[in-house]
Amino acid sequence: MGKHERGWVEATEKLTAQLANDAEPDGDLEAEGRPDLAEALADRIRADFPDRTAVRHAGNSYDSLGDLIVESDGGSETFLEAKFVASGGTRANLGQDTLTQFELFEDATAWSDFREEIGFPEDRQALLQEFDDYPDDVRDWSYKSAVYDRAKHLKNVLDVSRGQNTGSRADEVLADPDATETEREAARIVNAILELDREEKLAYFDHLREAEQNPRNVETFAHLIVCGYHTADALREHFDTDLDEIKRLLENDSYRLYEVDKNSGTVSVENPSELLAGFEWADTRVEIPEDGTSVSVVTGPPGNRRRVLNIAYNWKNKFQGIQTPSMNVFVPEA
DNA sequence: ATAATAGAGATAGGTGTTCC
DNA sequence: GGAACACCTATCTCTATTAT
Repeated sequence: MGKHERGWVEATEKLTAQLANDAEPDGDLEAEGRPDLAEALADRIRADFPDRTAVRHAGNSYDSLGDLIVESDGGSETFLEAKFVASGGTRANLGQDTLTQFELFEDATAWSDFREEIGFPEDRQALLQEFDDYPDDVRDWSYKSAVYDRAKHLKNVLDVSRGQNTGSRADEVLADPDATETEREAARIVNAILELDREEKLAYFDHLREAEQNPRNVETFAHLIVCGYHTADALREHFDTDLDEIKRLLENDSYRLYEVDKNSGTVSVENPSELLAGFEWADTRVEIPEDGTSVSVVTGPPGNRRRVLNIAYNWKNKFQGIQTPSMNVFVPEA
């Protein structure tokens, strides 16, 4: 979540606490936040915690897990992570080098560095240069965007429609007897880059497979993702110190994920400990397939191995191998 | 059909560069 | 030396494709 979003989110969280406490809402917070969402969330918290004695804002997220803390009779506390979402799905989109940055692998090369080392950019450029009919305004090779401009043009030649898989479209063109030679050339180059990218990913996975893993970091990463920390910033805030605390909260059943739909105000609740029910946290590691472009975090002894996360290596924008390398993280449904 | 996953588009905000 | 601009990355969001 960008910085300019954090303001209204935090204001809405604080407002939620005030409303749930039946306190007079602060006017500044009402102006800065989304009172409608705060109202919806506060209503749900009141209903879910009839025995509450107070709800407080967790304050500085460096100090505490969760955004809101519900206090109940006897001093017990439930930590709520509140997320304001525009559409469903507990999915994280992370930077391309996240797994090495957070040292799930030790002494492994980052994906971005690995591509440089094996000469991926040069191979890709050579393929793009096989097409010699680019418009005059494509930028020269001193710019990274030189690649984007040319890839974009190839997609234009192929007439790829919005959202359409570029590789499928290239195959259509090659199968079309009426396609021009220019179109065929564009399709061949696109397919060659897609293949190059796949090879590059498989080679990187070979590299990762050789690397030592840090089981505690793998476990921390998995827990943070499942508990709703989905941005690099959020992961960083909690990575070093909070695994034991998270596990304790999950064991005590005192952690919840509240999702508020920004459009409808609908609130849904997830209990991460249910999602992880029956998991034995032993031999936690990243499993890397021989073919395929995503890895999994698995845990548990043989006979009770469970998949905690799926992590796909992919590129957004244009097509695979061109722009915005990234990692999509999925929490498989329990 | 529906769920899961892969692929794609948009954009905020940071950083570097240019120009006055 | 700072405004204006160009560029880039990370991430939010959405859609198409594939698996069940």
